[in-house]
Amino acid sequence: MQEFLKERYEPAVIEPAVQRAWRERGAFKATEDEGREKFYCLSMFPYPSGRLHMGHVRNYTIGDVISRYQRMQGKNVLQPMGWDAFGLPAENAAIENDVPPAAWTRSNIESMRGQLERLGFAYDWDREFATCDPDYYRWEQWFFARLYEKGLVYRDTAVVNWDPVDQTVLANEQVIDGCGWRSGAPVERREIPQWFLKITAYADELLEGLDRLDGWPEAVKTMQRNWIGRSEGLLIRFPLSDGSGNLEVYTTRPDTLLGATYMAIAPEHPLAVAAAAGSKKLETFLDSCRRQSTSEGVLARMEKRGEPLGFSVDHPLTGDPLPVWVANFILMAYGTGAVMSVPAHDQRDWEFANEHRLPIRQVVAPADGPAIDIDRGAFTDHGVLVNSGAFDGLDFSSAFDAIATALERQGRAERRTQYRLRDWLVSRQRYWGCPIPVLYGDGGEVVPEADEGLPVILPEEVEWAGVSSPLRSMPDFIDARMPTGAPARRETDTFDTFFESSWYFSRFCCRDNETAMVDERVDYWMPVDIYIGGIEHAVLHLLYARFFHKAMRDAGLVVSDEPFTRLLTQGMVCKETYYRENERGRRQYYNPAEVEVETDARRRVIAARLISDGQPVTIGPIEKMSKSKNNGVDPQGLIDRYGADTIRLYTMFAAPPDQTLEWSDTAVEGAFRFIKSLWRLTRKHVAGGHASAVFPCALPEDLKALRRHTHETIAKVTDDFSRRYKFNTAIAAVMELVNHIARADDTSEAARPVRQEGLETAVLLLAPIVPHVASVLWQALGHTDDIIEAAWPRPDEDAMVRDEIEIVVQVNGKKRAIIQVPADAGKADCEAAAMADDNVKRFTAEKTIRKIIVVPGKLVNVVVSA
RNA sequence: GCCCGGGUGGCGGAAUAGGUAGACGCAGCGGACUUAAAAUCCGCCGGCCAAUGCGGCCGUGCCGGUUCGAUUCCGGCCCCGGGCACCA
Repeated sequence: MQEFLKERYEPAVIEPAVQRAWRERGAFKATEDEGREKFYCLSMFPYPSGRLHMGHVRNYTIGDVISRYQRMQGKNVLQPMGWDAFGLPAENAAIENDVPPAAWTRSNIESMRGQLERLGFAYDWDREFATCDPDYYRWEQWFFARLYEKGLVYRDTAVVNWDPVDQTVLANEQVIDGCGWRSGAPVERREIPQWFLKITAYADELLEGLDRLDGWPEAVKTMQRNWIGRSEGLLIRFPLSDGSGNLEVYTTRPDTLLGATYMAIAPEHPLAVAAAAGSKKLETFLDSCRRQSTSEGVLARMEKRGEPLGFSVDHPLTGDPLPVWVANFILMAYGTGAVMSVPAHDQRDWEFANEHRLPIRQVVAPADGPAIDIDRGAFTDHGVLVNSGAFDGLDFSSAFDAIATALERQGRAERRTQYRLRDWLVSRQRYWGCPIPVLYGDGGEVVPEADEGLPVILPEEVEWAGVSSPLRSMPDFIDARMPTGAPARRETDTFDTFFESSWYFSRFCCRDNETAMVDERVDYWMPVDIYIGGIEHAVLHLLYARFFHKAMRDAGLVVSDEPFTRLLTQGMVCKETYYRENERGRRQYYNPAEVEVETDARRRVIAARLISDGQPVTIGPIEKMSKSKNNGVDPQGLIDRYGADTIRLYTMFAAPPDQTLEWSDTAVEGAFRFIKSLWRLTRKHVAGGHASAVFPCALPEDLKALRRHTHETIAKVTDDFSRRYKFNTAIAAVMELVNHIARADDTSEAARPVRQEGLETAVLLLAPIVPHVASVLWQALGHTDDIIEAAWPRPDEDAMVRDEIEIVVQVNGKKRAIIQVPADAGKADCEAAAMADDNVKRFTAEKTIRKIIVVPGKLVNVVVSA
């Protein structure tokens, strides 16, 4: 490899050569070995969109750095890679370019695999698979049947976005301002039968399990806790005033029951539908609700509207009639689809009541402090009851209890634990997904496909006549037989793609097994030691994967309770957006590469225009790089120009991994310069011939300082890699060391071994980040082994000993001096040295010293008063 | 709207357990080398005052609090980003 140490650093030459050597040796093939400590490092697998984007580069570089570091620590490392290959974009490509989704996807995989290889990631490619491989998805079909047997699968209706023109179901993403993205037609809500997985059966375990996930970021655990949303409340039945039945509501605030002044129910609630039958006005209102979005974010921001239904319920304690309203913001999918409205103590109810002149009745007052003015807004805190008759004076929990007990005695209520979490709707009315293995008999029987019938293979040769799934018009696929031999119709819906991504990490452990979903190898590798991926997956994917893993455990397939021991949520890679708006308000986004910006004298951006036509474009917000905002930066150009190591170094240096990274390609140049200077420095050093070992005792002070710096850098970088996961500061520390070596212009014989040690250290510490150049430099420094087999360096405590340290002296908290004291100086010595400083004397003269705070090794603060 | 996160020089960021704000790098400016360019090397680089190098005042989104001391902790607000169940 030393022949590569030419005068010029040429990544285009050395990187492919180093990669070839790794490939020929099978350097990253992982094998189960009970005698060695394993480390399973996993990055979220990509959707094969066609080209790698910066988010991928960042994600996979982080994973690769951790993998290579753990390998140098002596662990048996598994780092696999695969493809989350089903999904909507392939269908869009099929419609737009007349390419079958399968062919489009597989060709994308080919090119993206090439890009990943070019970046030098240490994957065990023998374990690669795509989720669209029947070898893979057959096992989730098989597992679906197991879940069905256990009663964890059921069929129910659910609302979808229906495009009346294209006659197809739309994803939320395909609904723009309430209209279909292709047809432009107003989207309708439509209820259709669909398949669900009972994730709510695991709600408690999913919630409690979070307490033991010490390696997960608090933010993610909090988001999951809130998403699961366990609450203790009361299910109350309000009798309809006409005696025809009850209206059921769930509340977490039974203490406010006496403040309920009206009821609100969802537009799909059977009582609302029934009431509308005789009323044109209600009919129109429900109709307008049918054109509402299915997305919660959209619903929560829309105008709150409602109509009285013309009937009432009786208050279970006072007997007062409470009018029942239908409101567009009540969701049928939450609880019972009905709420008791307490405008005095719920802000949304308060606003609704004011809008519609409904009574507001305060029943809770602050326990202490001033009275509140209910005309200015709802009082939503817990407090003591007022205006509640026998319950007056009770605090939240006593009132909860007393009111619950009173209603329970009447048989009007039950205490209930409820979750915000809803069951997982896994049906998708799409073609490019895993077929749901279910058969429908002529007599209405519904059965899962028998194991012998698996896999139910998705036909890959398809004609795209319209925009809806071609499976619906394929008799060869649809026509089937029940296990009894009777004719049957096959389900044409496919699984949500989160289904595939919920267990792929287990399959990586044993992907060649043709007779079982997983085998004993899964228990060697699992759980994943560190899982790296975007923060945008904090809830959905990571919650589904946890659920699926527990379901697999309960089916006896795996032993671990949780799939991911440690989670590193990578921040998004963001970039400014540029767009123009057409007459219809539709935005056309332009890639930043097609745009040039104008800056003022202070280099602030003031305007932007499209290069092709010179006309201005609107500068949008800085957002996550995405296809829809067309603000992606193609990494390929940078790889071609600077090589993989520079891109890897830059992405790791630009920000800590969990922080948003605002991409700027000018700074890449600096990373390239650093590698070049390390290259030159090593060449210059190596030209002087072989270096002998370091003799620590005989060193002059400046060389001792360089050695100390070398070992302090080892300690710092090791801590950054293993505990802090902060690669940017690790790189900065190595840069400082390299700068120190370069500036220590000592040509003496004693300096050579110290410099050798410093350079070897820098190269070893950088090896996980810039493995190609590190590999070449390592051999140039006289090693015959490959650096990927080298051991991570250990700091030498003796080399790090300091005789003197700097401490700060403050007067009244303001820095007034920096002084040198012996490393072992006691409080009194520090104090004396501080008071002897001229500037400190200046600020303490003629003042009264009230106290002196000494933090050993850090600072002295002299507190004085005039 | 709800849940989560973030806000520090012209820019990316550092300050790890409440103890020197601005490490490291980018951009910029000045200089060296060169016929020239590139590359490389050296110096400066938050604002203001002082200008003889010492040094001083202000400064971490805004307002307030706790503390000898707050970018860090607490309360309130503003702005930006992510998620909200059919994008992945």
